[in-house]
Amino acid sequence: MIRGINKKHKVGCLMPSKRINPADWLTALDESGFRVTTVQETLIDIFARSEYPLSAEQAWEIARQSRPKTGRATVYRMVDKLENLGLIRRVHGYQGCSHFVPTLPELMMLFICLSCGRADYLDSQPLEDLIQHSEHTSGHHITDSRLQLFGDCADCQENA
Amino acid sequence: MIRGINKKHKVGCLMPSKRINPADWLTALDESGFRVTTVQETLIDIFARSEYPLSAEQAWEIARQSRPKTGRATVYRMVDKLENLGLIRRVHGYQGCSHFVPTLPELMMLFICLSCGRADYLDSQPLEDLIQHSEHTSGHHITDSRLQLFGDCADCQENA
DNA sequence: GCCTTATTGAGACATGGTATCAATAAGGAT
DNA sequence: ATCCTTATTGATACCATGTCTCAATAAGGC
Repeated sequence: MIRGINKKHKVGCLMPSKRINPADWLTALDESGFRVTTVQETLIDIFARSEYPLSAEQAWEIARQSRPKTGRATVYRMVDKLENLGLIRRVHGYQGCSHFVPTLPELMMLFICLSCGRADYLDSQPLEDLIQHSEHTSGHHITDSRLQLFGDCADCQENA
Repeated sequence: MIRGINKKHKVGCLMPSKRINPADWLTALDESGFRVTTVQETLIDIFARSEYPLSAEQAWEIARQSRPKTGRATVYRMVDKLENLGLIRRVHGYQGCSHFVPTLPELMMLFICLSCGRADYLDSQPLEDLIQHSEHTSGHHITDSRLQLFGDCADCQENA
């Protein structure tokens, strides 16, 4: 379960919802040859608006509030599709590995606050440097990476 | 530096089994107040010797070869215990998130070869630097991290 | 060797995710 | 706008992975 999901916070200042446009996601689906349906709109909206990483199960629960007939399998299929299209990405961590956050256009490092549960996106230049360095010293060819940082976000430190 | 990459060998040069001593693991269990049992010895041996990340299910399968009556739940419990004691760590990645590798005493970065599946341990200084840098620029307090690198290992590149 | 109790094994159970298939609804063609 | 084709959906059965229960076993202190 997501920690802090029921806590009341001043503002969601970590999740970059402003930077995500659901309409762009629909365009992406359309351009990939998929039909644009109402379930998709519903789910895209849910993921794009959420302040917290969401699991498929949680997304289903939320979806049924506005669209009661939504099927469970459909949500799982949709989450899969969104992940494959790179629109959302899996959070590997303390809450298990089945929660997702929207992807930002640029490659970014994920930070998860262990106190309020929210995600933040950090500039990934340091990661790119690290990769290049490790490639050099190890001799391995690095084609992909997965980094997550955990701790107390600036807000939570302040309110502690 | 570990690596232990010996370019003359085609197999088994990545996992640092030499550096892991099953006896130490038993000592760790003992010192944590747990009883030392034969299942534990069996499983510790399996994890310490494996060249590849193993899931609980895989470890169970292997365990039954030498100890047919081994119970499934026992293996899951044991894997849990080993993870909690920090003796093995979870690999988050392409094979799902339920495989484990032995932990090395020092904090190290994991590299997984997408071609042969083996794990390698890289020096983690770059990661520590990255964390410090990100802490500074983000204002978050970072208490834990999770990094994994994927690609083609030196061996596989050579043999391609 | 005895006694206490942590650990085990077997199997029932829970959870998270997938496969099947008839019904529905996108969206191009008319 | 209406029809037609077929991707998508919803319901449900299913599977895989992991957990719980509880009687039987075996560590290890005495």
